[in-house]
Amino acid sequence: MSVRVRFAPSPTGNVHIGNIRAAIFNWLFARHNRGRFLLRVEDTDRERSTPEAIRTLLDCMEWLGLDYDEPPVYQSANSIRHLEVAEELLGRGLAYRENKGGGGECVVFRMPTEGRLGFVDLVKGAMRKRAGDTQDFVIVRSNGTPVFHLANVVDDIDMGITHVIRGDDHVENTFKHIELFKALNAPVPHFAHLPMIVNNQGKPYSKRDGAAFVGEFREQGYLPDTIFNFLLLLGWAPGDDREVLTRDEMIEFFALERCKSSAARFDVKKLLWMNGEYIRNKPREEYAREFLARVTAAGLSTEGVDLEGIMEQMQVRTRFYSDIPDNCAYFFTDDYAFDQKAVSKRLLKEGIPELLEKIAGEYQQLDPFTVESTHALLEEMARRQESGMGALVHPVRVAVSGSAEGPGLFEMLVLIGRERVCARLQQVAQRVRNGGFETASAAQD
RNA sequence: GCGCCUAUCGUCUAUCGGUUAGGACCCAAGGUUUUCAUCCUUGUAAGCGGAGUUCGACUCUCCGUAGGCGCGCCA
Repeated sequence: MSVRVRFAPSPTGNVHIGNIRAAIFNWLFARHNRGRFLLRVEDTDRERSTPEAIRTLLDCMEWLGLDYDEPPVYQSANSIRHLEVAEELLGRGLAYRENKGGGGECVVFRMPTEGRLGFVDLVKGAMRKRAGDTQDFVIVRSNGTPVFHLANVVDDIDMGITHVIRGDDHVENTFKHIELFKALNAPVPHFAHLPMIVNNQGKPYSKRDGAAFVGEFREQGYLPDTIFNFLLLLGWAPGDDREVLTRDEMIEFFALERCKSSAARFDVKKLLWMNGEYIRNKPREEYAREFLARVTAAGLSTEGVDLEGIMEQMQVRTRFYSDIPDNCAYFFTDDYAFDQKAVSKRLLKEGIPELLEKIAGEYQQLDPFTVESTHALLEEMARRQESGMGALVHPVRVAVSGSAEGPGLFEMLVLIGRERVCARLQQVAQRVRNGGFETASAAQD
């Protein structure tokens, strides 16, 4: 029988990482087994299940590449069917009506009281429990609406689900659900329960611990590949030392048997590293697409610059695409920001204006203006004035880029271009002399 | 309280009775007297405690301990 799995979230407007991880594992399991991955929107809570919430859910799935093989099933559309099943159960004496506390009659499903309940969880192994430890439970509310357990099981039956892969918090429900499957003479699917994602204190990871929703990571600039890969590694490992995997590798090696059954901590440091890893390893064309989009969106003109050269320098230094405009605006505009700390440390010193002007003068004459020649010139200068290279390199860097960080200085100079470099050196020299940087910092304080 | 589950470096993990317990993140040092980043090299760091089974247990069993989950007319 071919594999059919489903992701069954209730749309609330946010998609929690623990939740989407269940989707990822389901998706991988389906793809690995050449089965079908289905989406069922459990939208029976009409208050929270707004069209926007559903849209958000669908967006997240698309962003992560979690494509489903059949049109989404909306649980709210099946209420009548759920109720019919409840009637059937009632008729066969497997459920009964009860009136607890005056709210009218609800329908309660009868759990066995004798013997043992149990199932083999594909990740946790044998699960056992005495019958009687699990109480009868409500399947239809006194207001006539079906309860989760009923709806969930009936829909799984109707959708032909063969494997239920979900969060650890559903383990106890499984004992109930299995009895429901049996009562309805339906084949009992296999179950697999995924460990929880926890925070530094070992508590369930929530909004309080930082970004907890897929949308938040997306906004912060994380790549879908990063999130997908990272979440997969929380509770699963291929068995060898690989960690950064392609989607195809994940599909090929995924196995529920390799899932851990203990909770995993969410380590943002590693996530950050992984994002940089993915960006660095992107083909240049793809990086270029993102780079260009961000730069132009920031209102920067790329006219007349060596884009390819700049990107070569920047790709290895990019942790988030969203950082790009701030990190390299100075390549595109003369109106770049100055890092106050760098300015104080490197420019607000005795003799700096003179030094910058001198270098500007020399660079103006230099022919050709290359990485080698600009480098050699400063080396020569350093030798003559018997100072270290640092005394020249740092002020120049801060003057032309406003920052203490960035590509190698001489690569940077060539990319900015001789004219701009010289003009900037002159301008900054003037501004330092006029106290322009000091007032700027004073104004900020 | 009752039930179920879990337990390897700080973190994510490998190991499926015999290993110098491996890798990755983080941190530290070096390559690197122009920064940042990358890259490379090296280093620090682990089997929760106690019994038992066994020639031999991280691995199997039991008892503790700690943590998680569940015990809704929520999903």
